[in-house]
Amino acid sequence: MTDPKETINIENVVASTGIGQELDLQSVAMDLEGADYDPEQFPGLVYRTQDPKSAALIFRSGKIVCTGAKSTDDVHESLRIVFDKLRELSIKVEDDPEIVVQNIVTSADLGRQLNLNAIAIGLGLENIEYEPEQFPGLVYRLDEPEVVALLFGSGKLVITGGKKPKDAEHAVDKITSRLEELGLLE
Amino acid sequence: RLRKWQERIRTKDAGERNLQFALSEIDRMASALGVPRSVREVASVIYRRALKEDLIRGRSIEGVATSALYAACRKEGIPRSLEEISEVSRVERKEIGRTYRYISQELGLEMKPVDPKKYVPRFCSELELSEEVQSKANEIIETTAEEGLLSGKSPTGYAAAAIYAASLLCNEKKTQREVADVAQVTEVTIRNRYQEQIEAMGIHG
DNA sequence: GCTTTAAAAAGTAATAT
DNA sequence: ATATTACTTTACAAAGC
Repeated sequence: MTDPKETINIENVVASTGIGQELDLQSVAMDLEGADYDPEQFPGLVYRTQDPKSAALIFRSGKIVCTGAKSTDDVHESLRIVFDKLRELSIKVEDDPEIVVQNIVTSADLGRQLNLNAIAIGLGLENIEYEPEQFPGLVYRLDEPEVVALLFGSGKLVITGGKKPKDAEHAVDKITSRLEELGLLE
Repeated sequence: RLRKWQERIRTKDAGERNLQFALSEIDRMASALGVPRSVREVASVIYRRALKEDLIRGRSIEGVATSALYAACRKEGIPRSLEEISEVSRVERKEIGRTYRYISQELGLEMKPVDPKKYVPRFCSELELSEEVQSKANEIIETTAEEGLLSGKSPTGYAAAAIYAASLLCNEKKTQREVADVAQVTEVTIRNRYQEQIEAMGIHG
């Protein structure tokens, strides 16, 4: 039997950083090709990188949010590109801005079908949220690591809210052992 | 001091008026849905608890009242879908759903997922289907759910498919459209669930 | 609370062919 | 009748309404 941990795949990484400089987004929007800026709709300017694929939200304060990357390395690579693009516009950017990972979205596969109804009762109705009329996944919040897991009937799951890749592994371990001791991993 | 006293009276009156409004709304919606008085009472209790726990702050009175009624119907074993509930409420489906999840969680209602079988009597009655069809539909739901086919599926679509299948098996055929209209799901959903159920039952459709 | 961005899971729905 | 597109849920940051 394949260890579910081996099936873990990072789907999205959200991180924040800042260039330590205020920006005139109106002029950045003019000079940066591909930039989407509509302050009426949203205060941030959207800039997309192709390789690695990601979207950066650039704010007037100089703070930046990067999302869509498939790894923490990709986040750094994407932001390096964004920083260089801004420097090309003769905007001063700190040498090595601190990048903080805020959220990592992961998918995995437990390898067997899940009876969500039985799991809802087994884990305790007060600990889960399962409303198939609204969403097919069972929402399970863990305390340690502090993440949220979405369990599906197929045995696949999504783990989000983690700050490091290891969080997903620990979460999968806990979920697997918990379901096993409940005898719900058929 | 007199001002403070008057303010308290005013606040108390406003609170009373809001409660009266909420309870009358529950009553109005319950009547429109045709649910028994016991359900309205359960809904009222849930609403009062939500009020006591200060869960209404940041939400509309109507939204909490509607969610309380939705929860009460489920608790009493005669569920109405969010679609049906939203038709008698001025709150949209999505808001009712998220408010329901919130009060359910905060009040610790420990709501079990809706059993599709709970929809069978009402849907079959609206379709004028016999007792035999109802039993067959229940059997299909029971059997296929035990095999894990129910996980993640909406109770109304699941019940609709079983009723459609049962109507065929009992020679009281209703079209997918007729069943879909009563259950308020699409024909595509009925087709998808029907295929899975038939296969799991080992019936040849 | 909302707005925007990204991505997965699986079900449902609206629309197109 | 099927295929495509889009929306539901989770988490998170940013600035402003």
